[in-house]
Amino acid sequence: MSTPRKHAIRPATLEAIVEAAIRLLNVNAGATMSEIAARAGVGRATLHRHFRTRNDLVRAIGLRCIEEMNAAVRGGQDAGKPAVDRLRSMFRAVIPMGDRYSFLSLESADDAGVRQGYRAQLQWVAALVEDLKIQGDIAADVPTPWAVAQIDQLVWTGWNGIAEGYLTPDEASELAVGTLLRGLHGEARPHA
Amino acid sequence: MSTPRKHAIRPATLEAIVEAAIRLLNVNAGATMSEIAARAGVGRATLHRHFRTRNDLVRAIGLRCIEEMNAAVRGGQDAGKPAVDRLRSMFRAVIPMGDRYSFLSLESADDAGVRQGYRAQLQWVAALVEDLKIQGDIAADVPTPWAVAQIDQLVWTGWNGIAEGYLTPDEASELAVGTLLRGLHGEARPHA
DNA sequence: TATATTTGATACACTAATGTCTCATTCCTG
DNA sequence: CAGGAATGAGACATTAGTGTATCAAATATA
Repeated sequence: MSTPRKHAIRPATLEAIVEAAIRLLNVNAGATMSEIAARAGVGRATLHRHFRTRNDLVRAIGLRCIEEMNAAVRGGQDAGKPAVDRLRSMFRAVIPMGDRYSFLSLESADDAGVRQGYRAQLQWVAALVEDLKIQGDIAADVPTPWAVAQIDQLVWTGWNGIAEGYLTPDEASELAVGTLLRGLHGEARPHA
Repeated sequence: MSTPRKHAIRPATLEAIVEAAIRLLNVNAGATMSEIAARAGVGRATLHRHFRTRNDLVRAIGLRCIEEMNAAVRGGQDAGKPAVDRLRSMFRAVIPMGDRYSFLSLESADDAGVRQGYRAQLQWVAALVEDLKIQGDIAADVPTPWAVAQIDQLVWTGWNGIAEGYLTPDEASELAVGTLLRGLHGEARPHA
């Protein structure tokens, strides 16, 4: 649908377009086809050749990011490990890529496919939260949507800390886990 | 600057425009002058009469929201009370109005005045965080920007919980305080 | 009620962005 | 190295939004 019939695409061209689009759309959700083309070092006509409309492009990028995020999250997961470890490795995988995903919750949310993919992600997190509750890492009376939202936000906060230079990726992940489960008060360490 | 000379404005008209703009811009940062006018029940020409350009309007709305937020935050504050109480009353004041402020961190951030006002807010929160550290409510080794970001996010998460119907304003504030200081693990309650 | 002034509606010029098309050039592939 | 295909550059029509101007109607104020 988004890929016209006649023209094939050169891998390098596609890669350049996708990367440029991800970078730009995350910074400026209203980025222009001209801007994206320029950033990709590609003619504007080439964009339209492979993504007929701007919406097609945004949708394709959104789906790609979801997929990427999916792979990152599920990649380092060992179902046998305790829920806390799974939480930690999820943070480790996703936080450093925060600048590629932040736009998922913004503009592209008006596309059905992307929205569905994003919801699937949130449900995956919700399942993790349930496991954390079973293990006693999260109190049973905490609303699951609250915990999910909190985790979602911590990813962004973590990436932001890295981007601003006051955290390393490892520190960010540790801080995220600690903040989620134990808060910012220092002394209570149920898992120490 | 943003208020042309010749025409005065009727209070009701101004109020309608401001409210419509706040509502729309928070939902869709790219809302159109026509959309805002329609929502305000006002002619598009009237918008341009009092806010020469769209940027003027967005800036005015941004500044107004900052001011509103300022008033809400500082209103219920008693400098004599402990830092935790000040944190709580801040949440109580700001969370229910989350849907009016969310756009401050988005589009209007490209205006110098709004950006400055927003930074001032964050610095106010930073000062509160320092107090919380002194009182031992937040561990001294937690980076202040991390705590500030966390508080900022909790406002949004709290409002979201209210909007989605699984929290009352009071529950949201309590949950925010608890999550910030003690995390989601149930048993460790340093302040209980 | 009479007057002044804001407002609404409409028309207009202008701009920026989208999407289509063509053609010369460049790049792969055989 | 030749043929075929993708690309870059540019022209073009179209659309949507902005900002200006005008004038009749509604509204406030005296």
